[in-house]
Formats: sequence, structure tokens, C-alpha cells
Amino acid sequence: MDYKHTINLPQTDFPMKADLARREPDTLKRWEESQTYAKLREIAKGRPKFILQDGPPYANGAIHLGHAINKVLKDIVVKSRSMDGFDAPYVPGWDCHGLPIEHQIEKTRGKEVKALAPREFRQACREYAMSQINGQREDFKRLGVMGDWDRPYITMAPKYEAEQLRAFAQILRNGHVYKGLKPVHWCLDCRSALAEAEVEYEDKVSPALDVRFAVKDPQDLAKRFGVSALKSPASVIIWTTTPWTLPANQAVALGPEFRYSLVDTGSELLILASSLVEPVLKRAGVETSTRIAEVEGAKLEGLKLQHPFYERVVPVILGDHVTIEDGTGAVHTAPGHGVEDFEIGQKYKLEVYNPVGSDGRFVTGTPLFEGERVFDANKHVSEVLKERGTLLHETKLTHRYAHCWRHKTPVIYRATAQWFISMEQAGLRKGALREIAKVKWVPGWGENRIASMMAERPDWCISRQRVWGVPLPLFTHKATGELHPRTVELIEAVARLVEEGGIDAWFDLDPAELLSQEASEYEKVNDIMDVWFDSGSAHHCVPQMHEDVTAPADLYLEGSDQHRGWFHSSLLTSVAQHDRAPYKAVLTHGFTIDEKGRKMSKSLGNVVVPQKVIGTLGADVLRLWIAATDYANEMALSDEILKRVAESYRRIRNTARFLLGNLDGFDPATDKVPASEMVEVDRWAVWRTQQLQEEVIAAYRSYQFHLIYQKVHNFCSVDLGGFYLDITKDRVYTTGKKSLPRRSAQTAMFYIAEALVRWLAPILSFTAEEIWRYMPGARSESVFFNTWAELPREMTHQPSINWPAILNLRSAVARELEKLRNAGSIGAPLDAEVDLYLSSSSLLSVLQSFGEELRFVFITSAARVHPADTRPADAVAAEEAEGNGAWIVVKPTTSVKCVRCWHKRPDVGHDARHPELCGRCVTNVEGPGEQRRFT
RNA sequence: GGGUCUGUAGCUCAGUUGGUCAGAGCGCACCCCUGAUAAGGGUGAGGUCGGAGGUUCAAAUCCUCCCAGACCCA
Repeated sequence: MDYKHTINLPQTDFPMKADLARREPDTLKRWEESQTYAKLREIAKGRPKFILQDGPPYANGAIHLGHAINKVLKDIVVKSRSMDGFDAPYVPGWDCHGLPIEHQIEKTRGKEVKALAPREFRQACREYAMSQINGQREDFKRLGVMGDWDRPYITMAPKYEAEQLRAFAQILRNGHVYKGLKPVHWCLDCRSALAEAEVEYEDKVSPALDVRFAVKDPQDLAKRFGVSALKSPASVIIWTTTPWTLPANQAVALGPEFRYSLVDTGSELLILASSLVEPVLKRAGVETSTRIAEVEGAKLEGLKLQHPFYERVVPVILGDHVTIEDGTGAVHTAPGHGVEDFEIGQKYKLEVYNPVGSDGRFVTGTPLFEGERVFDANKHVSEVLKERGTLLHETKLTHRYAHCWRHKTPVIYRATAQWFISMEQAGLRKGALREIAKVKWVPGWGENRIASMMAERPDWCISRQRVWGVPLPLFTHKATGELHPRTVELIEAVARLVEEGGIDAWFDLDPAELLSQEASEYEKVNDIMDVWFDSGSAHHCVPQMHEDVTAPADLYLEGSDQHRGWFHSSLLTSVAQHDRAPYKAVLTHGFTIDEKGRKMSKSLGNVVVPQKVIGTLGADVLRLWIAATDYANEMALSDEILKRVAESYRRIRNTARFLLGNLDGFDPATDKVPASEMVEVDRWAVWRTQQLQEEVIAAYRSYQFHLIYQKVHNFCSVDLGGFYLDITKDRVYTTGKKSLPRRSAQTAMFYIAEALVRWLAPILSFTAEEIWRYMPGARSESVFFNTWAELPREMTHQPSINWPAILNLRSAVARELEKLRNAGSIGAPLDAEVDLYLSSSSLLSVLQSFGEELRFVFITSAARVHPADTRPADAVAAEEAEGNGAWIVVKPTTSVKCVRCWHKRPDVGHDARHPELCGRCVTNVEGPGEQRRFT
């Protein structure tokens, strides 16, 4: 007789094969069609808010792995906060203005660009940015990121631009803005100032010159060095790799603490840092020399020097920025061409002299070099020095030098009129540092990092001489250069115009419209703002344009480079505007590297393309990798790592599938078993689930997603696959379909599935949604409409049975069974029977109470327990567990196999009607069914 | 060159304030099952905790230096 039909095998349509690449789009379509995100907003209405403010990606290019990580981490945060009972909206944004897009237009339109009017050029930029947004948006959605994709904030929206102007007005009113002359990175090709972020460092070959600055007053020098008369002319030697800045030289800086030597070469006297005398003389080819005297740099302050080719006398000054690692220990100082030079120049009231025009040529009237391009002038400078006898030595040097990130060409420092947000004049630095201390930084070292940047950083140059950006809507007086007295009001007027007509409204504006008869006295500023100001004012702009977003945000979440980027600019604008941080917490993640720890780059060929992963393994596998990786450090990805992740995905998926399969025929509304009637091990399973759930929730709250991955995966493999589901299979399969023992297991599995699907949802969003649809019982349309599973309290009490000890015994028995298996005595554990001899009386009595059910723990056909002292000589000692000895005897069983439950039992055939069945199968097939209390 | 970090088995990660802390899962090898089956179960082999010094009765855990890597800056 065939009893197979009496066995309750798992039954589910939930597919084992994920086929994510094909199936995920269906889920996306469902979310789209049923407006899942919008419905979630309705459902969450009234809950406490959790605002994650999106840092806008730049609207240029296809998304890469870094984007994917960032968006998925945000999505995990938002979804987990939602499941945690918050109203957690997600309004994505895009950063739209700025140089890279201008360049993109220049590149694609070619020469035609030059003919474009600025207005048309901006239109082209706008259209391009929009196309990029649309492309990126599809990719972000495909990752499973849920958000208000139909109403993102884009920084080129007229409303955003107008609000940005309002934010600026407030900052101006608060006294942070000034106009100044300052050396800024200047790209000769852009003809524009560059932000730090627009500069990158590349190797460059530069001339390296040692130049004489002759001492004007030899007697003064002699006195300072404490020597009598000097027999030869003396010079301070400076070392420079930018000879073209020598025309702008205003001083020579020495380190106050360093020692400087007066060295006689026979023909002349040189002044050099003592520790550098040797290398300098060596390269200059001086063979014999005598050190006459030595003093601290501080002693030489104010010494008068002759400029090497101009009729200009410059002083020796002191600066802590001077180093004696290379060069001569004497630094040529041109405040118009260097930040440190500028700063030290302020102190010594040096002139900020800049003879270089925006085109990178010396301006008309520059002696000797008028009209020459700066880098070309290097050679000329060197010739002039030679002629004047002021060149000690010349060579070439390869060093890291600032380059324009777009043009890849060397940039210069050039003093120009720019608009600044001052770090000091209205206490911005102080306020920012104070606010940094109030923010929670994850990981904690982020605080140190941004604080040290904030403490050091110079004033923020917010002006750009470009086209595609939000204007600095200012009028300056033609004679005095002062801002119009009603500037704040005027900006508001401009903001209203921009709100209607976008930024073109400003560029097209006739000043008379706002200034009427004053118009002729004022100049309309043509600069635009640094794009960092755009995104940096999102904390102000977004809440003004989207009702779901409020400020300050609960969290900003970006890559660790944003300590200098968006975290930084946002903090500055927010403190300047409101004197508070724009965020309560900041979370940063690392960058992607390959399995060898190297950064991903095209040249190394180790770049992982997210679209490709999604198209093969699926977004959920990529999401799982993101969750599984500790984002605090670098995040390594390679084919092997992806393979591992995909394998663990399958484990989790199959666990869910098995649970669903066993829930076949279970209706939670009618079939749930009360805790008091549940089988002990089922209650253990629910308890264990509850324990884990607490850990999972805690990990979500502390953003430790990789722990969730570890814990949940372990749960599936060890607790469920390796124990609970393994031993429960027998009961679910063989007891009556509607019997209490089976319903008890189903009740546990039901709660496990309810919990599991929710744990997974923020990470494996597609899979969780898929599982959700196969779960029994009435339920909402989407898993995301729910909060964490509530497990019945009476089921989650700590079990009185010492299950950990039983699990230990189980492992010990498994080791013994393995020996039999390897000896060929048994195959499956059901071929064996086991006798346990325990010294722990409590464990002994518990297991004795299990009675016939004990065998199910080991999945053996029989299992018995006895006091330790009755053990036979050949009993094998199990590994110690809490000082309690256990001895094991396993042997092949001699009983006959029941064809239905496959246990080998002595009572097989006792019932004449079912000659092939064991006793419990008989009762399960047509009797009242077996009882189970423990397993 | 400076700042901020990271470096535990092939992979991903645990290792509280220094004292069973050398762990887990995966992978791998071998075995079993064939009623979760392009599944499932079991056993086992893998690490001188990046390297070298030092502090300590005792260090993966503290200090110094070095090496490798990441981000930011110069």
C-alpha cells in the first residue's frame, strides 16, 4: 500500500529559483501601479517622523556602485525606520548646476557652443541635466529604492533656486558675507575660480630654482649674526617651483624656530636653513664652504632684501608654514599667488599683488613679462635671473601639483575679487564647531574628522565666474564697490522673479526694474554661486517645497568624502542661516574596493557595474551585499564575494520557502494553537525568534546592517536548518494534517515567517514582498505597510527546558553517528538508535520526561536516557558541557523500517490492517493521532 | 608630506573596560539523504589575530615604529 498521500509534504508556489533579474521588475511594476509609496505615506500619517534628507547626486552620468551603495543604505534606513513605527518619507534629490554639466554641453555641442547665448546655453544644460535625472531615476528605482520618485527635489527647479536665494539673503543679513581679494585656485582654461573639490592633484614637471635675494644692509646682517664685517655680498636663498610668481614676490619667510647659517662659499655669503646647507650647496656645485655663524630664524625678521630682478625691497618675515624638508628653509612669498602667502601677508600687511589676468597672462604694465603666459614665463624668469646674477641653481622637479578636474591642466593661485562666507566675522566657525559636537556621528571618528576640517578651513569662496548656476543676486556701487543698502530686500525681490522664471529671470533682469533711477549707480554682479551652496542649502529649500520633509533632519547619510563636501557645506549654510546643524545624526560609508583592497578603477579593470549585477543576480543580491558589508570601512566587492552573497541569499530564500511550504493548509485565523497547548520545541522556536528579533531591531536602530545579515543567516542555517526545521519535519509530515502536533509546528513556523519576512524587508525588499504574497492569512497589500512582527507574549517566555544542553548532546550524538556512517554501518540517522548516560540529574529527568519523543531530537529511530553510572564500558564520553558528563552509545537498529515515517521500529506490522506501518503511523493514518508534548 | 581611518581563517563578519578570545556562518574536503531535491543533514581541515619591537604576571585587545589599503587635504 502506498502511504505517500498521507504524508504532508511542503506545498507552495513560492519558487525556489529566485530568477530575480526577471521577477524583480514585476514587483516594481506592482509598487508603481498600486502607488505603494503613496499609500505608505497615508498609513504612516501621524506616526513620529523620521527624516532622512537625501544628499543629491550630481545629475551627470550613469549610476555606479557608489551610488547604489548610498541609495540602498538610505533605503534600508528608511524602510527599517518605517517598520519600526516611524513615518519615514524619502524625497530623493538631484544636484543640477555646475561646471561638469557645462562641460558636458561644451563637449557634445562642440564649437556651436560658442555661438550660444548664455540663456540658450543654460537651457541646454537644463535639458541635459533633466535627461540625466531621468536615467538615474530609473536605475535607482530598479534597485528597489522606495521614495517619492515623482516629486524629487531638483536644485534647478525655480522654487529651489528661489529658496536658495532666500537662504543666501538670510546668511547675508546675518553678517557672514563679504567681498574680498584673495588668491583662489584659478583654472586658465575655465577662466574661473575653482573650489577645492574642483581641483585634483597630478604629477607635474616644474622648474626648481634656487634664487638669491641679496641682503640690502650687510651691517645689519652682520649684527644679527653676531659677526663683525662681511667680506662678500650676502643673499638669502629661496627655492621655488613656480618662478612665474617671482614678479609678485613681496617677502621671504623663514621659520622662527629653525636655525639658519651664514655660509661663505669663497665668492659670496649665503643664508640657508642649517640643516639644508649641505644639499643646497651640493646641487649648486659649491665644493668648499665655511659656516661663519648661525642664528634662529626669528633673529632675522625684518631684514631687508633686494628683489632678484625688480627695484623692490622686500622684508624677511616669519611663518610657521615654513618647512625644512626640502628647499632652503626660506620661502618666497607672494600673497597674490598662494593661500599661506596670503595669510602670512595679512599679518605683515603685505600687498596682495597680482599681475596675472584671468587669461593667465601678465597684465599690461607688468615690467619684463607683460603679455606672457605664466607657465611660459617660467623660462623667461629664469633667464632674467641669470642675467642679473641672482640664479644660484636650476633644475627640474616632478611633484604633485594642483590641476583642474575638468581640463586636467595645471591651475594657479590668483588673487581676484570674490564673494566669501567668512568663517570668523560673524562667528561661523565657532558656531559650526559647537554644532558638530551636538551631532551624533556614525562612525564616531567622523566628528573628529569634520571638526578638524572646520577648525582649519579658510573662508568659503562662494562666487564662480560661470554660466550654469544660481546667481549671486547682488548690486554693488560703481564708485565704492559697496553692496546696495537694501540688498536683503532686493534679493527677496529677485527670489520672487526667479520663482516664476528661473535663474534666467536674474540674468535677463534690467537693474532699473528693481533699482529704478539708482540703476545707473550700481553694477549688477554677474557671478554665480558655488554648487556646494546649492546642495548645501537643501536643509532650507526642500522643506519649503515638499510637505513631507522637515528640518533639521534626523539623518544625513553619504560617503565619507562628504565630510568635506555636503556635510560640510550643509553645516555651514545651516549655521550661517539658523545657527544650528541641519542634521541630528550623520552616517558615513566607505568606498568600494576590489578583493585585493584596491580602489575600483577602469585602468585596473576591477570595476563592478551595478546594472550588470542587477541584470544577472538581481538587485536583492546586490542589496544583500550592501547590507552584509560593514560600511564603516572600505567595501570590497568581487566576483567571488558576489558568489558568496548569492549563495547565502539562496539559503535565506529556501528557508522562507520551506516555511511557506509547511504552512500549506494553515489558516492563522482558525488554526493557531494557543501557547499552552504548543509542543515545547515549537515554543522554543518562537522564543528564539523573539530573541533574535530584539537583536535585529537593535541592529537596525544602530545601523549595523551587517550584523543583521550575519544573525539572520545564522538563524536560517543553524537554528532552523540545523535543528528546528530538521527535527520538526517528521512531525509536520507524518502527523495528521489538522492534528494538534502539526498545527503547533505550523503556529511556530507562521510566527517565524511573520518575523523573518519583516526582518528581510528593508534589505531583501523584492524577496520579502514576494514572500509576503505567499504568506497565509489576511494581510495588507505590501509588507512595507507593517511594523515588526508581534509574537504572542505567552509564546516568548524563556523555555524552562534546557535546550542549549540538548543541542550540545545533539552535536555529540551526531559525531558518534558520523563514525557509524563512515564505517558503513548506517546511512541515515534513522538507521541508528542511541543511548545516553547523563550525570546531570536535571537533564536526565527532563529527557526522561520526553519519553518516546526523545528520538525525534536526534532523528534516530530510538533514543533512551539513563543515569551516568549505568553506562557500559564502551560508552563514548561527549565533550564536557557545563561540567556535566554525558556518555553516548550509538548502534545500528535492528528493527524494520516503517514505510510511512521511515523510522525503524519494533512495532512495525503490529496492526494487521497496516502490516508495513509502525504504531504511531497507524494512529496517525486512521486513529486519533499521536500526542506530542516536547518535540 | 599632513589629517581621519582600516588590516582576525579562502569569503563576510563576532571578539564588552587586556586574563578559556582564537570564534560564527559561508566556501572547501569527505560522508549521508533523496518526502525542502538545480534542495536538505552530518563530520572535518583551515588563522603565529598585517609585520617588528615594547608595557604587563598576562595582549588580537595598551604604546612605538614599519608595511599595505581607503577617504580627505597639501
